Amino acid sequence: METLRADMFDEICPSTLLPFRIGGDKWAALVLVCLEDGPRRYSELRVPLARVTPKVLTQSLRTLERDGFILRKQYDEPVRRVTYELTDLGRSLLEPMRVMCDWASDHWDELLDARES
Amino acid sequence: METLRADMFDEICPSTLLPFRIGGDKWAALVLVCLEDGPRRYSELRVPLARVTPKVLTQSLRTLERDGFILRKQYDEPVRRVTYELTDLGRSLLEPMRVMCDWASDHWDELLDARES
DNA sequence: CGACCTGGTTACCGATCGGATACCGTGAAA
DNA sequence: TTTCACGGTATCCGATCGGTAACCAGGTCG
Repeated sequence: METLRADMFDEICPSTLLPFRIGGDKWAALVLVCLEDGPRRYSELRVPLARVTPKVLTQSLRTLERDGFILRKQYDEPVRRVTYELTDLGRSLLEPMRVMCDWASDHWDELLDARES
Repeated sequence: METLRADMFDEICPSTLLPFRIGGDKWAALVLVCLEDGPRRYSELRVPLARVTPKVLTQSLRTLERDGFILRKQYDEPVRRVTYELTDLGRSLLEPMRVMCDWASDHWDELLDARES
């Protein structure tokens, strides 16, 4: 899913030009993409999502959890460890998202033109 | 496009449960759907979008126009007449939207379950 | 002991969003 | 002359959103 990642994490377009949003929340789509390849810890998510402050990231995660897209797992280990992973529902969302992203890259120039004028 | 229309105009879900938005604006997707079958006048749009106040509808229309999804046409006729219609870009968005809506109806129960608990 | 890592929380802030309500100018119709 | 349809505007409001900055408790490491 190279193009999806490339487009969505682009500085120019942190979901601002991309004309759709998942879950109504600015970063939700990117969080889902970050979880594509398996569970991730909170601190691991903060790396690709460096522009997102902890508060806002937590908010997104809580909402995505509430809506059944991701699952939060807390481990009873000496070191505190929390991971987030996609549920089946969340994973199923990746396909429609890819369709949207494909559409966006197909019409990228038109989107830019419209915005500039 | 029956299911799309049925789902999106449902009172239960004025884009609140549906986990995506076009253009970041609450009503944009519904406006696009309303223009699916050809140009519509402002007053014609207000019928299906009765819950949207004129101010907010105008806002949505302006944004959609700015972003190149719809075209506003003002006619030089004695009676004031304005129509809105999809551009090619706007029309091309209907396909990805349908994919999202299909996804939503496939997972409707799961979405509801997650929200309730 | 002190510093650091982890996974957050808290308080505050300004901007934006959506909605409610009222109003308006033009032209046609009665 | 009043009234109506049309396509909006103007004003105000409360809620939410995203962001900044600071802080924090528990555990580990040196």
